[in-house]
Amino acid sequence: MRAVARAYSVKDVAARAGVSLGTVSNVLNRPDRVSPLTRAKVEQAMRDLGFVRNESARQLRAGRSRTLAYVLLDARNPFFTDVAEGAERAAEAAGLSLFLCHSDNRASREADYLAHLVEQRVQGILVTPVDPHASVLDDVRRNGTPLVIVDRTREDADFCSVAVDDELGGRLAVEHLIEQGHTRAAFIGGPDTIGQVRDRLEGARSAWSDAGLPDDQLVVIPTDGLTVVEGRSAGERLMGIGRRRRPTAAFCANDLLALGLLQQLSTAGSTVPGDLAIVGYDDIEYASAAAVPLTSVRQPRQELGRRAAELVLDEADNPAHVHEQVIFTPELVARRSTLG
Amino acid sequence: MRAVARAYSVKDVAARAGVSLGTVSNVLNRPDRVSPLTRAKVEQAMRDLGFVRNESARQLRAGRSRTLAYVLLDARNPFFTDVAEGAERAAEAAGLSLFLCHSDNRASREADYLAHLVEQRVQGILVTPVDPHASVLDDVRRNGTPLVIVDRTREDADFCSVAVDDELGGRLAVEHLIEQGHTRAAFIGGPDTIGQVRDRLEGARSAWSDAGLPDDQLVVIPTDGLTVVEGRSAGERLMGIGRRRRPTAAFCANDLLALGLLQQLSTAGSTVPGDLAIVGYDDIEYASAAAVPLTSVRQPRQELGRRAAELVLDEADNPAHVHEQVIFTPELVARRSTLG
DNA sequence: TTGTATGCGTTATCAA
DNA sequence: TTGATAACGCATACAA
Repeated sequence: MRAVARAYSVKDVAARAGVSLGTVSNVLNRPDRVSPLTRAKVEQAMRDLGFVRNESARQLRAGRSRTLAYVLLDARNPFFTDVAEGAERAAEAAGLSLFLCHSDNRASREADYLAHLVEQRVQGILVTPVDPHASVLDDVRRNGTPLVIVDRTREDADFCSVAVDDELGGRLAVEHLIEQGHTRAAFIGGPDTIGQVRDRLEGARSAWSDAGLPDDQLVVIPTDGLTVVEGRSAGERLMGIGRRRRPTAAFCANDLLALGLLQQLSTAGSTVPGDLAIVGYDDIEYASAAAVPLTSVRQPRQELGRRAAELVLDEADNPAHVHEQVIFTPELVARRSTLG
Repeated sequence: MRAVARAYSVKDVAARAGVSLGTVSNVLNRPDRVSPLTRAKVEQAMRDLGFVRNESARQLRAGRSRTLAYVLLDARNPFFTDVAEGAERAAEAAGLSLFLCHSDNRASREADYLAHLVEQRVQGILVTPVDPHASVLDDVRRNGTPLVIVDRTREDADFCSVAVDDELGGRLAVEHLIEQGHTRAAFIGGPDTIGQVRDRLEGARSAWSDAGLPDDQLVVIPTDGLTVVEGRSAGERLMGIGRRRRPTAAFCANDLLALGLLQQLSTAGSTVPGDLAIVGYDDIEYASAAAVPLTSVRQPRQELGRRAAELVLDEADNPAHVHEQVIFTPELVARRSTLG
């Protein structure tokens, strides 16, 4: 096995091919300017040596890199991986690579990644930040690296951002339940430190009162997180309410909660949507694959990633770039969990 | 807003602080050799300018980078994200960053990423390859970039690899079912182009015959993939078997299949484990959160990633490095789906 | 068509 | 303690 020697450079290739360094570079970058014969010699030498361009040197020379990065909150959440997939495709189309960085919801790790990416002079950064107002984001901007905020927004317009209208999503969910004839409903979700949760509840409430239904008939069942386990626990509390006063429908702040709720009901022998209609949020793969297929609010996830990548590239390439706050529209997908 | 100007360099800092470029470098790399006064001046200049080291230049100079990468098959699969988490922690401990690259099970995208990473001269690559025998892996090696194969193995010993003993996993699952008194069982999984599926079945079969049970009492129900939907379809076929001949237990090649199977049974009014005991594989988060908590075979996922990162770093740093094939031992987690 | 020389930003060596 | 200079590998402008 060969020792871990220094990799070969254009200089080595030139020496082996018996030409100058500049000619090798021409073969790489403007092959038409090189005679077929010398080109063949050079290409042979490259193969012999297993030559690979040194991207650091190229980048140093060029002043910019050929990579994008997406710093995401939670790699286990299908929402973010779908966003990443959309960004990946846009990057691929632009001839760039996309690296994923998993902050795992930790501000310090997010900061480490951002610092490293800025030092790398990546062409652009997409980030779903732990806190959209944290100064680390401004630091990135100050250092001249294009940055787009994904799935969060900021009041100021210092950054491009792409997000989904969560208030509208909440509205759609509740309007659907009202259409189905429900007049007592529950909102299940929390903690309300999460902006998305607040917005969805807000939308739910305004749809509710717009329909002329009394506020106290939309009860809020708070949870400590957006997980299956929390959903089950919320289900126990919900079904603990006396039948007369109990909601006939529930809108969950995400699908994991809805799946937990569904499990809890089926374990307890209740039926969906007979005893309780359920709407989730996110339309994750498991939503349609659930025992009772779940009505859910779908966000254009890949689209979100694609658009974010396009914006960051525009910021990188276009001197006349203007920051944009893109808001996508969610969509209700009705399935058996609300349709009898 | 400032124009997207060229970022500041040590030279700019030196000019602003009124010292030489070498002194700025000393402040960065050997601050003790600089007098407190000049150091303060230089640091002030850095702050004023918002100076950020250029990693490309450092790397060009140093000949090596400060990043690792993990090229993974499927970012949506919690197995891989847990492996990534383990690798991430090991990288963090070594002061490196870990970038995730999602090949999405496509050989061409995997090849693109590998090529890019080699050009970047990353310090090491972890990869769960589409095909562990593909020559792209050998190309990486030939170019001198340390590479460790994760969750796959190769017969030759040209690479380090970390994997889990899937044959043992299959054995553990079936031994558990036998202990519970089952004498008719099904193996659900496929396609058998996937090495893991073959190995798990192999282990299941040898445990079965070691127990003196007749081969034809372990039926194989093939699937086209390892998804919830496939699991439901397998469930229909399984329950279509006449009650006298029908298996009383099923071992699924992964948890998603098992969850689909579970759903199908509960929809059809059958009980678990009464009508059918179920063992899954992977022990994903949803396994314990299922309506009937799922018995499953757990793999030390984070451990896998941690060890892979350590191996790749050893290969990068240690001239006396010897390739290692690490095989981890899986573990059965018994829950209600098999325990009556 | 090919070769030579320069600079990208950093670090390190050596001289002052 | 500080400064001048060379080198990392590549791409390009320019000369031959």
